[in-house]
Amino acid sequence: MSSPSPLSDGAQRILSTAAPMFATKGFAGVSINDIAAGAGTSKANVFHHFPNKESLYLAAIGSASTTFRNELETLTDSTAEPERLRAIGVGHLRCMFMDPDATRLILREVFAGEKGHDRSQIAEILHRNFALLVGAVREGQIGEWVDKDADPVMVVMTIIALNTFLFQSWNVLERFEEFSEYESPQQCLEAFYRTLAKGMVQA
Amino acid sequence: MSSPSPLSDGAQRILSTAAPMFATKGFAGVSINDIAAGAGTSKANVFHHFPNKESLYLAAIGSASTTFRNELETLTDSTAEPERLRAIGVGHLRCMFMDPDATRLILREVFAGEKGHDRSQIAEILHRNFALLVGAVREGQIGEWVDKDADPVMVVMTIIALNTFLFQSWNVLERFEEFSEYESPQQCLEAFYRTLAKGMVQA
DNA sequence: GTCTATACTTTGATAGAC
DNA sequence: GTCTATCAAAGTATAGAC
Repeated sequence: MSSPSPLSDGAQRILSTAAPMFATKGFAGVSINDIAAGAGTSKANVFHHFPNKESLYLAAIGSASTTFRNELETLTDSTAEPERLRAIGVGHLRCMFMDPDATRLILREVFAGEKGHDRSQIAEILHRNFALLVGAVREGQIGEWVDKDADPVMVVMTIIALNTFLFQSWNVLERFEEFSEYESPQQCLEAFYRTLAKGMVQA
Repeated sequence: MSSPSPLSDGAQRILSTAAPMFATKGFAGVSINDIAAGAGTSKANVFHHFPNKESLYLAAIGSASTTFRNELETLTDSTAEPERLRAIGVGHLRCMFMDPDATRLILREVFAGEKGHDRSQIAEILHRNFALLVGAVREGQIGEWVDKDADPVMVVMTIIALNTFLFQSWNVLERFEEFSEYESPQQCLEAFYRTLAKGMVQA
């Protein structure tokens, strides 16, 4: 979307080093020094490949976006089956954990970010993924594995909200006694879909 | 929990200034200079009241925790009613938006934070709130406004996950065409509970 | 409790040799 | 493409007067 230039070898190594750092410590939390040291090069060389710190950060965001989208797209075409809603939710969570740094970088920006810029750009990227899932759920209503009266938008929102929450908060949830029976966020998600299938609200 | 000293007047003003700054820009994103300027005082005075930057940050976290907990406790005692589950969810979201900076500070730490410290402390605080809601939902199963077969833990997790997601991501969601009909996260949440009541999965 | 002044460190960024 | 050397600015923190 931004730069058609395929990025040189050294630049790619710097970017790969910077991305997880930005993901965990944020823009202001990482110095060019840290990045250069991590990449085994010098500050000056970082500035040779990227005009300034912010453009390096944006490059990391962009890279994370395409990574995540590519992973998610493998999810759309799988065959129809019962329990398909559960499969979509589980697949989406798998995508998040497949490249945690990419996911963290995106979520960091969604949260409101320490940077004010480009809110619309990130909204556009996320919306493509969102629309993709909404389409799948709409098919589900035709295929009759999603309730006809349910709002597909709300269903997808629930899936993403839950996965995001599990991704972000599992390190806290796993300390709760109520979650001691679950070994992973994935196991916990399965328990969620069991309860969802039974219905939460008394009919 | 930390300091029994009631905090002097100037210290309180510094803390009140620092909290929203940390909430939006993170630990590394805010300088003592910014805080001093915002509080209308000098850098040196900040260091007079707090031994270093980190202890000021911790004080902000602690303050945010008690603020949020106090707000949430007003939610527990309300009378039984039908649609009580929805009322709890809506009330919880209201708590989050009542003091957004406090909420943001907590969520920032949950996320994994830029600081490695005190994960257990924040887990303990959050667990009190979590257990509070689980108890309420258990009562709901006796009162028959929650399905007898539903796992109360999963129900509460869903409530919190959705509210957290709405709080964090509304600034992005509101740009999606699918959400144009909702004026606020609260309105959107109502739509969620309508779909939840109907059931999402085809029986 | 609050200030001015200052010490010391780290940061983002540049210049120029190789 | 990569390095060393360097700069100006901003950062955390301290000393000492009021």
